[in-house]
Formats: sequence, structure tokens, C-alpha cells
Amino acid sequence: MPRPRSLTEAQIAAAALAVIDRDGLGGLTMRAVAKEIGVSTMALYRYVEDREHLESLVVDHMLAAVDVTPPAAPTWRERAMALCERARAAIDAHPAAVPLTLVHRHTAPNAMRFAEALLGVLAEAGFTGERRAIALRALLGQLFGSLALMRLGPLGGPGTAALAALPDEEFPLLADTARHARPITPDEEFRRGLELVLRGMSPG
Amino acid sequence: MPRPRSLTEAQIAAAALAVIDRDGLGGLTMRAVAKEIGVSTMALYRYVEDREHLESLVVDHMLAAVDVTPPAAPTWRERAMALCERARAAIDAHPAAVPLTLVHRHTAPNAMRFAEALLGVLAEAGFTGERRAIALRALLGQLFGSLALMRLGPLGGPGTAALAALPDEEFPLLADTARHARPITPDEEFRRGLELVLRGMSPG
DNA sequence: ACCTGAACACCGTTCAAGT
DNA sequence: ACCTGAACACCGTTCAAGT
Repeated sequence: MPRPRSLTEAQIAAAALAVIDRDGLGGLTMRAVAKEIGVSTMALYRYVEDREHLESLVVDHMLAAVDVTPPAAPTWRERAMALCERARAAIDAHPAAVPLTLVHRHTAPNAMRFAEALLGVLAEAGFTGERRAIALRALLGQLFGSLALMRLGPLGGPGTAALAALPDEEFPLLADTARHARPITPDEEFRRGLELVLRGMSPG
Repeated sequence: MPRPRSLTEAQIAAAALAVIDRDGLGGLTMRAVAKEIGVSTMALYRYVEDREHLESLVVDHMLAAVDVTPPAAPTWRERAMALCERARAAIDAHPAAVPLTLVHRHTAPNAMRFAEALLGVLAEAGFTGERRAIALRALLGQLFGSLALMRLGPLGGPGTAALAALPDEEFPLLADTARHARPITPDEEFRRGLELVLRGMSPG
């Protein structure tokens, strides 16, 4: 009599994410995830190929939380922005996991689901062919790049404060820019950066 | 009689980069770097705090190769583009090391040197205050985000080819877009993405 | 001061054994 | 079939000892 599988991929991904949220990315080990679920380390290998696969499950699980129904907004730029903000919210809910999204973005089915939705907005706006491909990549680049930058230190954070205290002789512009950047919130930074990209894009 | 230091940071960084280029990021270990130099593993700890510090040296070493003298081009957008293309060339010369640049960008002095140069172009173009801060971050986000995306698979690569073969019913736009993206070279992808960002920016 | 090798506490993963 | 614990080949880093 075959024993039924006792774990699901979602369960494993959720446990891994809990470990990351609690102990950081450095705390993510096969042993830790197994313990979190309450199973032997080797039991995990019944469900995932290796550690890479486990990480991929985590990324897919995070992106599963992104609602990809077409946003109702008057302009295509606002609709694209709304989609990207949903993705940012879902990813930023687990800041320590951000680096994983950059490495495993291509193996997660839910990443494709998101890309398809974003392409829907672009297609409706009149983007076709190569132009649409470039537009998608630029948006994804800004989305993930901006998330990575903000995880290292948002404009309004301590890193920027340190830059503001830099010797004016060597980095005058960096110091001055850092001082002006102090009051910018991560939300604002994300929005305004993406707005630049969207403003530079046109379907024709 | 105190023995003189036998290693330099540049030498260590170069050895680490050689290891990465040869064996990938997974091959980067303290033991491998020490062996590459021809010294005991523990000798490295005379020069670097820990593995994190070693990685930071690698990133700084890669960015040291970026020429930050102001490019001579008619428009500020072309000058900004030229600077970013120099950075891309330096980083892309070591594709396996790209993920490190995302994690250690903030601790590398040469990253600040590059940011200062880019701010020089923006300042000359009339960007000031918050606007300049946002513009810098958007450019850096696109630069690093785009590099990360291209490392996973350029638009013209096998990943895109796989997407093009996707079932049309589930991902019609993704499949179609992937087909049109096939002939786009990494160079073109990088340039055109960054152009979108630059086009969307204005100093006033 | 600088360098070394052994040792410690991990890690991912293989393997043989249990139900 | 599914799960387990011991074992293997690593890893970063501490420490005591050598010159």
C-alpha cells in the first residue's frame, strides 16, 4: 500500500519563506526548512530536486500573491504602473527574499503569468513586435533593479545619510544629492523611477 | 623584524575574479582563492575581514575598470548613455560575477566614483535636488536590473526561444513577443532599454 | 608581524535501511 | 512509496603554533 504524499509544494515554499522572514536568506537551509515543517531533512528531497529548486518554489510562491487581473485605470501607463506596484508589494513583503527573485525569475510559472498580464496592457496600448519586447524588458529591469537597490538601502535610509556626510571635495554631487534624497519614501522612489520608464515608452 | 605584507587587495580581487570566470560563482571559496594565489587559506584573513569583504573587493575591482571621464557627446542623454555602456562593458566582461554587483554595489568606492560621474552629466543637464536623486536611482536600477535580466537569459537567447514555443492558449502574448525578440542582441537590448529611461527624464 | 595546519561547526547531498 | 539517520565531501572561520 503506497503511502500518500504528506507535503505540498505550497507548504514547502511557505515554510521556506517563513524561515527567510525570520532568519534572513543566510538562514535558509534544507535542515531549517525541514525542521520548520517538522519532517526529516531528507524528506524534502522527495519533493524538490535540490536547493535551487526549493528557492525557485519560494519565488513562485511569492509571485502567486500578485493579482494579475487587468487594472481599471484611464491610461495604459497607469494600468502598467498598477500591475508593477502589485508585484512590488508582493515581493517587498519579504525583503530578505528579494535577491532570490532576481536569480529565479525565469523558472517561476507565476513570473510568466505576470509578464503575460503586463504584455496585455502594452498590447492594448498598441505596442507590437520588437518594440513590445523591449518595453517589457525595460519595465521588468526597472522593477527588479529598483527592488534590489532599495533592499540595499532606500534613498531615505541610513546609507543615503552616510553618503550625505561624504567629503564634499571628493564626491560633491553625491553628497548634495544624498541630502536632497533624505525625505523620499521607498514607495515614492519606486513610483517615480518607474514613471520615468513609462514616460519614455510609446507604442508608435 | 616585521615581515612585509605579501599580498595587495588588487591581487586578491584579481585572483577571486579569475576563479569566478573559470569555475562560476559557486566555485568562489576562500580555499580556491588562496590556492589561486598560492598561499594558505588562512593567509587571506590577514587581508579581508570575511567572505563578504572578499566579494566586495571583487565588485570594486570590476568597477575600477570603468573610465569615468566625462564623455564627449552632443547631448546629455548620449553622455549618460556612454557612461552606462562603459559600466556595462566592465561588468559584462565577467558575467558570472553580475549577481555580486547587485549585493555589494553600496560598499564599493568605485561604485561611488561612477555615481558621481553620472551625477555630473545630470547636473550639467540641469537636474537638481530630488529630481536628480530619482533620475540617478532610475538609471542605476535599469543598469543593474537589465544586467541581471540579461545574465539569466538575453532576449535573443535560448530562454526566449523556449518562451516562443509556449502554448499559445495560456501565454499568447508572451509566445508572440518572444518570437519577435529573437533577433535582438544583448547590446541592442541594453541600449534600447536605457534609452526609454533617458527619454522619460527631463531636468525641468 | 605574518603565515600555517589542524580543528570546529556548519552545509548540501548520497546511501542503505526502515515501514 | 515514502521517510529516516548516518555518513561524505565540502564550506567559512577559530585557534594555537610556527618563523
